[in-house]
Amino acid sequence: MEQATADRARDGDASERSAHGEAWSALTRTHAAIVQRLQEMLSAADFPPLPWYEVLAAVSEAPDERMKMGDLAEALVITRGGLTKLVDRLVKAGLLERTFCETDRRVSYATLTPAGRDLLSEMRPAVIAELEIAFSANLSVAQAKDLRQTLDSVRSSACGAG
Amino acid sequence: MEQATADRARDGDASERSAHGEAWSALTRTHAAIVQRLQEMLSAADFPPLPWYEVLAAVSEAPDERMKMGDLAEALVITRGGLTKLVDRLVKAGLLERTFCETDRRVSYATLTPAGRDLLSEMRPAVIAELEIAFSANLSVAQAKDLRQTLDSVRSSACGAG
DNA sequence: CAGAAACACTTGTTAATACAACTATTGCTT
DNA sequence: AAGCAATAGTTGTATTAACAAGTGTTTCTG
Repeated sequence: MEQATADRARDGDASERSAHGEAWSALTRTHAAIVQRLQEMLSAADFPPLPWYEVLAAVSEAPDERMKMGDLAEALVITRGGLTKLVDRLVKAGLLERTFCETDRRVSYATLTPAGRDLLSEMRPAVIAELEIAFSANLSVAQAKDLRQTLDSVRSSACGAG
Repeated sequence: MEQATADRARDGDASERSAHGEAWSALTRTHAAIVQRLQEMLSAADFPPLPWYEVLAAVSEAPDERMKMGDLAEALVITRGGLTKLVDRLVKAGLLERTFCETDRRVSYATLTPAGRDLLSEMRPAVIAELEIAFSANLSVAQAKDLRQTLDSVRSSACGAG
């Protein structure tokens, strides 16, 4: 399947490159542009960096505002080792605390502290506003939902078996 | 402007969270999933890491297979300082060489070497195949073009003025 | 109920990245 | 033309992340 496009894509023909390659290129650039925009906004507002927000947001949406380290690493798509040190920094800042599981002493939870909850409630509107600006300028709600669905279907095939 | 959507987004209503927030979440996760997949493939095939491919691919598409450092940094959405050291590594590996501009002695070009061109021609099919797998499984060519168009419109509003 | 295998997380080392200061060249202003 | 701001790239420092090995816990197996 897609033999024709694959053949056409093999040589460096930039004029009619594979539609999927074009989509990937647009995906990376758009992602980078929005990340950059968010980081600039957070830095200008004297907020912690974007990864901190992502951690806080993920934990806050979990039951009891706590999340297993492994699940959190998977949700953020980063390594476990990286998450350990990222959470270390958030704990040192008083935004998270580590709690432990009674039934399985291997697991540790990253749990939101009141300070973390407060900070998140300050950051969230700023982040959401920035996203609304970036998205809603050229995208209707229906288009955004369609985009989300399309991306999720791509992710499912990228994550699972090839 | 955008008062209604901003108001709706301000409180952290998770049940009917902003469609744009959902789209952003899907965008980050899909991007991360595909990057991870590509990196695993490259590592397994004993190829250089993904940033090297992105540099080679960008330079190869430029006229005369060379690109100004500043333009290259902008295309890859990384800092100038970071690009300097990234190109250093590629030069040391013999894949790029630095050439200079006659008319403006400030600018330096990253120029593809024959070895870089050869390596790129080996890597490109592998990367494209991986992308085809990830995308074409659940996406028609028409859908991919639509996705690209949607992402580009988002990027234009994210990059330009808010 | 030992002992090995699997699991969840942490730590230690190494490489990559960002950020800010620096050098060199060009263009603008008067 | 002299001086100053702007531009293009590099370098130096410190933060961040990745990869692999290590620790403690649980589960499976004979």
